[in-house]
Amino acid sequence: MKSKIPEATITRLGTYLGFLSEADREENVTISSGEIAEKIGVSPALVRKDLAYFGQFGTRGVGYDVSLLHRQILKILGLNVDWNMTLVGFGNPEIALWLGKDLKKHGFSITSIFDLDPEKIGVTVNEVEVQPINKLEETIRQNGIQIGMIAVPSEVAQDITDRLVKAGIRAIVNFAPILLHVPRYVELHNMNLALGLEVLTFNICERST
Amino acid sequence: MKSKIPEATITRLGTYLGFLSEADREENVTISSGEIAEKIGVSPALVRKDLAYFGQFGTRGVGYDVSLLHRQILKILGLNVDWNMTLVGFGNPEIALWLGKDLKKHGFSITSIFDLDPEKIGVTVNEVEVQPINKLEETIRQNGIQIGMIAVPSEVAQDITDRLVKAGIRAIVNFAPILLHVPRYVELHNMNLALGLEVLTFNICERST
DNA sequence: TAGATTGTTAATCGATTAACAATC
DNA sequence: TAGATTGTTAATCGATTAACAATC
Repeated sequence: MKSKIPEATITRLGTYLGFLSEADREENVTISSGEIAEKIGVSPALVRKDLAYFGQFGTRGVGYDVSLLHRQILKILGLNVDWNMTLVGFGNPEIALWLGKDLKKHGFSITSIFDLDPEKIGVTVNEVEVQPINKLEETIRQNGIQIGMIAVPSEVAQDITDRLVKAGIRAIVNFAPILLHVPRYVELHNMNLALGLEVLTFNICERST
Repeated sequence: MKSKIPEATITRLGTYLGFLSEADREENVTISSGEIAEKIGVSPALVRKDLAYFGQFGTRGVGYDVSLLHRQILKILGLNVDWNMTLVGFGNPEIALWLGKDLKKHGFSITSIFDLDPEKIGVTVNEVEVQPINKLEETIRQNGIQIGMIAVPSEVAQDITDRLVKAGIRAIVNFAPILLHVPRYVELHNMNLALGLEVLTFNICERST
């Protein structure tokens, strides 16, 4: 039984990664927890603690090997392999295209796209053909797809979510502007802008008073 | 000196809000902390605690008035007023359009758009004309805009961020796939998909072992 | 009144920080 | 060796939960 790793640690690992790939490009050889901490805005002890959950990556008196640590964190986060995703909802082809390009750079590929509108079926983007929604389960199962993106109208978003979950998807990225309900074993990531702005507006108001 | 409110509380308030507007539409009159808690997946005590930071909104033995609580939370989060936003980067007009529509429903308006490309200047979307980037500071100051969205290429994203900060912006939504550095008094919200997927992939890997 | 549910305090749990021995 | 920095333990801090008096 391994000790539980805080989700905050995983999120931070992701930000360390961003900084490390920068440092890696600049050909820095080693880096200390203090340097990482300063850039990210956390304490050095926290950086060391976060890393310590996964092993001993550094050298006392020296620091961490940038390139090695970079690769280690990629591996920890499961980003050293390619991930196939499915996109449900092709209402805005431009967005799908933009999304695909952005994701590709980080090792994620949209390998299937579905839509409810018969008019959209057969359209091809980045060599992926839009399929009718009734092929959803079959495609997910056959290709072992683990991450699904939901970009359908709010009214049908929960329905589609349920179908994805039943078909065995492990994580869902939700672009629809509503709260989705998923079983505990399915990861949900909300990508709706409006639903994230309340922290900003609250803090703006708070600091003005 | 008021007691510090955890950021997690603010985030949850946002999710309560989603559920409350649903319940409000379904014409429920009252709702208990237990009902909210169950839907959201937290403990009833936590719901009450979150609300208690801001006052006493409920009635013992009865619960909370759905419509009243709904309005109260909107007000707490600063969502009872309209917010003007600026968008820097018009690389993908379709996305700007989609974004604008989505935001409008929640009381956010994109009232100015900027781009570095001379070809884009003058194009109009939703009655907003794309302006040259050198008008950035002037427009922000004159209109007292507090939230900026960054959708420029990564290479110039930090530059634009610095300009927005200097011009007095209070919060930044970052669509560029890099980590931005902002002073502590500026709120940063990352809307980059790839930078958020590591929590999903980590958990998928974790649970498979 | 009896049952229900809030608001709040005290107890628990978990995450961050401080400190330092280990060691390059 | 002396200086630097990790890995890790113990102390602190903060957030969540349990419990219950107040009260509708």
